[in-house]
Amino acid sequence: MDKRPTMSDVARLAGVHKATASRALNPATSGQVNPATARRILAVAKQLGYTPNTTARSLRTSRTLTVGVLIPDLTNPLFPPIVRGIENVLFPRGYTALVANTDNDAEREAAHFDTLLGRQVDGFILATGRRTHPLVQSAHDRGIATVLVNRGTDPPMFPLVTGDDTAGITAVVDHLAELGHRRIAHLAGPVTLSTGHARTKAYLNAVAAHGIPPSVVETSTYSAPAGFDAMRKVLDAADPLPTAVVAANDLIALGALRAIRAHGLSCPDDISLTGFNDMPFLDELSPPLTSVRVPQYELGTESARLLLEQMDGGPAVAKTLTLPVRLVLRGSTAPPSR
Amino acid sequence: MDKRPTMSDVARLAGVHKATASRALNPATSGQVNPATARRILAVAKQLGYTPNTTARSLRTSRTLTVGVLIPDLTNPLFPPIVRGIENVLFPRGYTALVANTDNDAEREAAHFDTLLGRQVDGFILATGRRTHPLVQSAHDRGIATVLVNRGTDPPMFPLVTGDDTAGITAVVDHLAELGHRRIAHLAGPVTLSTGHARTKAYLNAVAAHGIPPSVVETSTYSAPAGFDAMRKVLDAADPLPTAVVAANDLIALGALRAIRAHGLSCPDDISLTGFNDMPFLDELSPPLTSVRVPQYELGTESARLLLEQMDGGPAVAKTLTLPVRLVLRGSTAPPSR
DNA sequence: CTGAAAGCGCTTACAG
DNA sequence: CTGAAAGCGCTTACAG
Repeated sequence: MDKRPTMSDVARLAGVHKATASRALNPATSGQVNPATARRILAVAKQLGYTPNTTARSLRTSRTLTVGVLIPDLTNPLFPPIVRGIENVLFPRGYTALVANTDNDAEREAAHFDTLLGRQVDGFILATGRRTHPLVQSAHDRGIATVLVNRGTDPPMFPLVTGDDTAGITAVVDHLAELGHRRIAHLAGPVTLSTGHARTKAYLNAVAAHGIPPSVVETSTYSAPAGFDAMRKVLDAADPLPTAVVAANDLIALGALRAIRAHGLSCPDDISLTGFNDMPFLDELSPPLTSVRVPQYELGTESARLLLEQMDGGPAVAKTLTLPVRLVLRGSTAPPSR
Repeated sequence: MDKRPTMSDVARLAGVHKATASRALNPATSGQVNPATARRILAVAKQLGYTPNTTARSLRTSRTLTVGVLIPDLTNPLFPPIVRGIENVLFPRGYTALVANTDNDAEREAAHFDTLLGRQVDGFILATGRRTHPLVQSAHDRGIATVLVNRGTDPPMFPLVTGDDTAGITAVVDHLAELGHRRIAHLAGPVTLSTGHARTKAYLNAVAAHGIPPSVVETSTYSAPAGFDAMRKVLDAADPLPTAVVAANDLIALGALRAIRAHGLSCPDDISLTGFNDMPFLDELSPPLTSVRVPQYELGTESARLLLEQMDGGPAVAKTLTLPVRLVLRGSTAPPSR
């Protein structure tokens, strides 16, 4: 394990001062250097296998070209495409994304946040928003460039990039009403999350518009087990049973599907079911799940773009960028049989 | 955006030299400091909201406490649990994982590798192995602590943590043979990957042991579209058709399932089908897919542990840690009808 | 166009 | 137990 060559090594071998080597090696300043000298320096650098030490540069410039990305749960298929979108915009600009999983745990999240602060990240992209969120407040107090993706805070403090929750849920309810459903229940996401809140509100407005009585069961997390539990509550309590169920996301819908089967009922014959996000392979389910396609990758790219604006010195306006969603009809929704 | 407080600020306010502040703030050296003084320094640090600048520390200690993690495709459900396993072992030890997506693209991968080298990572965990892999060679030449996960190189140069490909495929073929299948095809993963290679070899040995003639179609990538194409080739060429198909992973199996349907056939009535990895929600497919469960999370934790050993000064022995797998029987496999 | 110098924020051997 | 000093590998205003 040889010691890695430094800029001084390159300079010495090229017979120049390290300041000159620095200028030659940095594309932004290489114009200041005599072309022949620059070429010689580049050649030596290549020969030595020199890579600039980003750590030293960061210390000097007080910019690390890193961005902290906090994700609640990477195994939720919603998030990997967002991460890729973020990375694909950030990387060509020289930034490295420091992705951390919080497991939906406030303590882990705070620990990661502090670590990333210590690592002097130039900005944050937070997918872990809760409507009231101490970390977002903290980032705001410190004046750190930040963008929220998917989940926002109330009141908004930073730019937010999100799918159109309201339009998506409204389209779902309209579709079910059109099929003839008059008893439509909602398995809500956690109301502590802006998405859970927004989708519930949209559901309430949409059923009201159709003169349908509301029926909401809140889940504890966006997960299949939570969906299973919530659906069981619906099946145990409701009389008569709903003929359609609007789940706040696909994972909840998958859990609900299991509960419906466990209860001896079938989808869509007894109960129509819808999800949200349109995660991969819903097509292959039995039945294929009607869902709302959210442009996940674009959620990532747009949030990265907004963060770049801020890191380039733009103001942190708490604007909301809402991306369009699309209802994807599949076999899990059908006219009611009762 | 106030300037963040430095150790000198803390020292000044506490009335000590910054060296003393440094000792007090570092748990490993705080024993060298008068307890009362240390307490005062800690209090000032807290009051100022001081967080040590990891960048500066790294420059001084020439350890960044970062690990580069190269993942071929984060949207392949195999990888997120691995990443979480890695993170959950590394984070408590003070390490931050720098996760990068390579999109199965050698150029992107090299670019990320160089960036991570520039960021002075203390080690690498590579899930992007190909059997011959310039980056792995490069890491080896530079003497950088490295562990391969899931995919190895030939010859081995670093520790590898992998699921038991051979046992998994053998169990699959044995199961199909037991059901009475005598025409069993294999949709192989890319042979440039150790997993594709190992699974194909296991398939060939297993069918030979049952006196079944081999039939292999190689896919270009571990993806559903590639599985679709490969299965189409089988359906177009083979006469008679196989009664069972062993796919090299779940995504390939999903693609194959689509091709089988598109061809007017049904699974498992006409063709039994198996996957590998046991990604989430295979239970909910129609039919539920028989697969081989790989302990993905443990693949991550074990590889992180092996990396920590190396970074703590242990040798980079090219040992292979093989984790046990388990055949999970579901509805996609049944006795042959013909 | 190039060099000499200062300094980013830490840590750590060396004195005392 | 504490301080003074050097130095990690860069960048950049300042001279020339």
